[in-house]
Amino acid sequence: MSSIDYKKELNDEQYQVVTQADGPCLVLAGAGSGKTRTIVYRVAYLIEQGIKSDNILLLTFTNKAAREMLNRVALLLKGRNLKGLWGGTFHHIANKILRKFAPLIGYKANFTILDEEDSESLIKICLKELNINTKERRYPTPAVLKDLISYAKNSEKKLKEVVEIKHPRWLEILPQLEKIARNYEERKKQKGLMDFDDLLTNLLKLLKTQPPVKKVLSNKFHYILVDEYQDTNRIQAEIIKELASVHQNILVVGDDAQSIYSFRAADIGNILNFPKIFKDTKIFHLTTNYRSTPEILEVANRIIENNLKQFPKNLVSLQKSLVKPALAIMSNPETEAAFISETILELREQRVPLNKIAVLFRATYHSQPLEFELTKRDIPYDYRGGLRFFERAHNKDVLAFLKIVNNVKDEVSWFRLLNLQIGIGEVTSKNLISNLTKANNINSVLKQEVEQLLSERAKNGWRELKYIFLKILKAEKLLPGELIRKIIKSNYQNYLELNYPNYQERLDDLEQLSLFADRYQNLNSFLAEITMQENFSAARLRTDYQNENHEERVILSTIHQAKGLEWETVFVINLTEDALPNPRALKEEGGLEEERRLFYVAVTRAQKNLFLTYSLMSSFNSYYLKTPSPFLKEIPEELLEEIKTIEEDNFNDLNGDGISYLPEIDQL
DNA sequence: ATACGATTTTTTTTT
DNA sequence: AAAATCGTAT
Repeated sequence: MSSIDYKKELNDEQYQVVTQADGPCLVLAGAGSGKTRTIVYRVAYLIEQGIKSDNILLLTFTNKAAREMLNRVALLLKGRNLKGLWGGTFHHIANKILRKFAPLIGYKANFTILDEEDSESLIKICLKELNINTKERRYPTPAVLKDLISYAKNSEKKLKEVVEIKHPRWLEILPQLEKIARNYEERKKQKGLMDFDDLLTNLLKLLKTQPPVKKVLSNKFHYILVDEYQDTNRIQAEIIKELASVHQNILVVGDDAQSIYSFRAADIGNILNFPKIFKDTKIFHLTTNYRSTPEILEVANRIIENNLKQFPKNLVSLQKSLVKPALAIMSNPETEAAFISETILELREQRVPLNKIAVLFRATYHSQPLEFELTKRDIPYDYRGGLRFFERAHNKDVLAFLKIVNNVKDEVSWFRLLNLQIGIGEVTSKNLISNLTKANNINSVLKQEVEQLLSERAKNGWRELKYIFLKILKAEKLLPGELIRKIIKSNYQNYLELNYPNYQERLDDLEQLSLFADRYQNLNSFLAEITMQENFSAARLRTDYQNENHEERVILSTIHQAKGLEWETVFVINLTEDALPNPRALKEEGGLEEERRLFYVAVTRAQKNLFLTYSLMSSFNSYYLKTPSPFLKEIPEELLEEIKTIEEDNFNDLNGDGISYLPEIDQL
């Protein structure tokens, strides 16, 4: 008995995909064309057709997207059991498979996943190990090194090529860079560490070198669906190809106009060449836009038509006409923030729920002035950009303890914790680590007599650290939540108190972290999850937690994170030449077009109201006027409603702080 | 030689 | 806010 009326609930284009997409299929779906809806209905359809849920694999770009889709499928199927349906990011799926089969490619199943910061820190250790003097002359930072190595891996290019493209100035030290890359690879293998890229490459390796594993998995997945295909890289495409090799039911959905991850080696060629790789590919188009008003869509269309490298497309809106998008030019970031806050309050008066309003920006730090303003006015907001600039260290410290308990060889975590101690610096840490990571578990490390290797001043630090470990290991079972609480109670607390003025807040954070950890019975899986949780931060957990009363909040988000989402009202802020396009991105090949796609993504998030804003002065240097983003000039004037507030500024001096639009005398 | 600590610089986007 | 830098202390 089919409970869903597919014909009625979908348009023709969508209906075709949902009911006809057997075999290799490519769906080119414009912004707001019901891409997610189509995938969700397709999954439901398959299950109604009798496909078992554990024969379906749904790959998404973020964990959030996966959760949302699975929820919607469950809702459609009225709670039919979806257990066994694999839905998640590539990294997630890779982790899941590798936990089982890692031993076949020379890893233990308890391998530790390195996040970005951990990877950089391991590269720092490599630099020390290879005795490279990074101070003699300007040397690429660990972040740059990490970037180069990572890009090479994801694009399957030689390091040399990548250096040529991205940072030709470092070509003269290429042999050294290659040495660092090799050392980095070796260390990871030795110490049971995988960075995000390794999750992908090792999964591919597993599939290519272990035929029995490939057989099991490719037999298992009768149907594979991939969302956001335009943002996959070559490794991911190959993984899909392997997994689909038996049943060949592979459905990929994407939009080349929304490809915004080339910095991570996303390869638009995956979409373009899909029909060549899979014989007899069926191609579908979703061209009806359900999301935005014609006024907004017109602006979006005019923006994207400036890109030369694209499938020409013109989305047609089904919404009724409303108002023109607004362009608001403010004098400085504070007034820009004030304007946005005012407008948000007005919208609230008009009964627009706060969670239907979003503010989008290019880079995380662009939101700061607005955050001040929102806080001042008690407008609740939810930050989707990841709180990467603060409140991170203490979480990572605590997790480092757990990671070592889980994998003693995790030298990155050792490095972190040892350096925390007074009297122990980089050199002592590095020397000590080569001893510590020889052991097989934490208990034998603590029995080791390492003290005599240490200088007087280093001894104390080591004892402190040892004491914490001894204390937390008294736990009967190594439950993550329990361990965290033990660490909080140990002298780590004193360390926090000594080093951070806001230590109470940080303690609260850790409290939340421990509560979150209580959902996991297994240390290993907790650590893997938390590392791959996009934008993990305790502050984020806290807002989720506080938000159990479902208070409505304005959404603040980077444009990247906003991908796939939509809101009634959208503000795209800080639209100046030095912010969007991002000057650094412009240096990359095809950078300008990618930045333009980013703007396109931002604009197409809006359903009814779109505000484009920027300010003429920066807050700290009022001498120069900023130039508006070149993308704004690409929009014909008559399509926008201009709100100018420079001379007779309604928002002038709103807070009584005496904000002046004139340069300070002493700066002239 | 190593560690510390005050000062300066930087902040693209994410799993 | 955190990382990098540089002079000073151990």
